[in-house]
Amino acid sequence: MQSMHRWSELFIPTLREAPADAEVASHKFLVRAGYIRQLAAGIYSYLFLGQRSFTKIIGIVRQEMDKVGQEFYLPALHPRELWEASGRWSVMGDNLFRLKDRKGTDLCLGFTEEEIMAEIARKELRSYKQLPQIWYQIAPKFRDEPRPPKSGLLRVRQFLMKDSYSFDIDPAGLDVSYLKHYDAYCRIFDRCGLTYVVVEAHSGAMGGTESHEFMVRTPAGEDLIVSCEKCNYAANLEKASSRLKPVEDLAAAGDGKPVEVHTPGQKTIEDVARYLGVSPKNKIKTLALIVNENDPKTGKAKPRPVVVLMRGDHQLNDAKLSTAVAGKETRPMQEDEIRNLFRSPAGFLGPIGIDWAKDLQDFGRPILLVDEALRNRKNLIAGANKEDYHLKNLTPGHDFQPTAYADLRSVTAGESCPKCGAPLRIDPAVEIGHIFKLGYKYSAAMGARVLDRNGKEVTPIMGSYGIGIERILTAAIEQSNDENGFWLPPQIAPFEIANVRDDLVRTTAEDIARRLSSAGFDVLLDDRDERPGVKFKDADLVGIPFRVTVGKKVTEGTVEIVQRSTREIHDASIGAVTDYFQSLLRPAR
RNA sequence: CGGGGAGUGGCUCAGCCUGGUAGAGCACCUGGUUCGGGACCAGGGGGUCGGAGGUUCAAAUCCUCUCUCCCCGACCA
Repeated sequence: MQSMHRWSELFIPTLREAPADAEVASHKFLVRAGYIRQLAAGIYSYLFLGQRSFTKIIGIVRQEMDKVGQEFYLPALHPRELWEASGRWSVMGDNLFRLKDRKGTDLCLGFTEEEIMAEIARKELRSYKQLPQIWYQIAPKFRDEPRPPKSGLLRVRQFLMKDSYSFDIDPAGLDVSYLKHYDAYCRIFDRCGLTYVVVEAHSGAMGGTESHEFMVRTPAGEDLIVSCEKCNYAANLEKASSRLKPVEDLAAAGDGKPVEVHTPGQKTIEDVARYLGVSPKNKIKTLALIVNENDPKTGKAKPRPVVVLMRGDHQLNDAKLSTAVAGKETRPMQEDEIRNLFRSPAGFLGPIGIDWAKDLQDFGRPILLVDEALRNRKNLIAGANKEDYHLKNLTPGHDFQPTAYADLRSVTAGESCPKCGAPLRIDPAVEIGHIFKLGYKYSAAMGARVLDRNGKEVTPIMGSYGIGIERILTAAIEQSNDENGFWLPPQIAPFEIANVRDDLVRTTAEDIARRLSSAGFDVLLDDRDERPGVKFKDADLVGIPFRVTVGKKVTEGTVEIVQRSTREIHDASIGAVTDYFQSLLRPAR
């Protein structure tokens, strides 16, 4: 793509002011620098500079992916049948963009492409000799998620994704394909100049086992990642665990049997703990939820109450809860539902006095999930399911029987690393890549089968792997900006060098730009008839990492080379400019 | 889905409360001066005030409905 472009002939609509609705740096600067324009909520047009940067990012992704897989290009328009086969037509709900053709046939826009890839595998793959396969594409994805689009390109409804899918004969093969992706992703993000963290991730509602996310720490991020100050432990908050300091249990009161205490008007954990003079750590937090299950008899969705017990000072983690109930959808109970089902006012809920053995009205049998942090605890305090009363002396396993113990709580900053015990930190981050051991879900659903070496029919095992193309650019901007604009790593910048020319020395600037471009650099020559101040401001704004200023010093045979990130100025003789960039940007290997 | 905010020229916004000929800065066009950090002077073009309906002699302004965009929440019982 090396070439010299003249700014005066290009469409680079820079703005002095950011749009009023932009909040994060990358959004403001992408618009101000003329990279993108909004078309509708979460839908953006990519203009010349933006598209040029994406082309470079995609080039890097493609180069590295070609080392491990084969590039396809799949349709964005999918027939309903394929999504019915995997069950995702209904599971995805409104997240899918759906449409009908003129005959009334249902279609949806590609969300990811497991179904399509698995369908190809079903039709074409016959033998273990054809495995492993890794197929990838770089194509638009469409999502209409409940969380509305925001933050410019960080969360949108149409975006570019590199998605790949692996097919292996057995889990050991999947491990290899997974590792290949892990390594390829590291190379891609390294080459894109990003500082990133690889974290263990929640494997999601779709089953599957191992999963890692590639995250870039930034306050603009919507995910929270937990990482150890000392060792290499890092995980998404949805998955992270920690070591807890032991808690001293209360001494049994009276004969040790559950006993009611009067707690008039004390509804919150804090209130009750203060009122009784104990720590919230000795109190049980009782949460009532509803999970929608399918009744095997009727085939209809049947709601089932789920009661969750946590240590009083702990927070329920939705993702962990979702795993604990096998990925089914949950929602908090309404106050009147609590009153109805448990005969208890909200605020005085507890595990005692609920009949765990039978259906509650139209709902199924209740489930009692207890967080691991309550295992082996004793003499705890919980609501008595009675207005203004709590119970003391409650010991899990003795006074009530959990349906199951599970890890349900969110880690908080400062807790101890599960590997080494050092303090954990929590940071917001943007997810730029995700790799996933899918298992057999899609290959089985689509009916893919191959013969193994014994002539036996087996279902190939799949992995799926995604990279958000736009997020690479936004993460890079979030990492490198100041009040005047941003600077990109040269590998993904629309141009590597901006050449600002003074009108008096027009020919010198043209000459330098021409020499740089024929040496293989992407050069943007600012030949506009503008005052120097305007050109400098624009050069600072638009993300180009280096600037050559041809000005007064030309009389001494010198030009300025400015590094945008540091503002460092280096005077170079006119003849040495090309060599300078050669050694800086194209060092011999 | 719930709550809040906002739609006035390409951009940022004022005007609305208290109805009476639609404004500013930036951007754009012409001419001139200027030229190393978003110049200055003079002249000029550009707006169905998101849309529909209503009240009124008269609506950007008041009322009703609607569309769009932004933010927060989807939780601690």
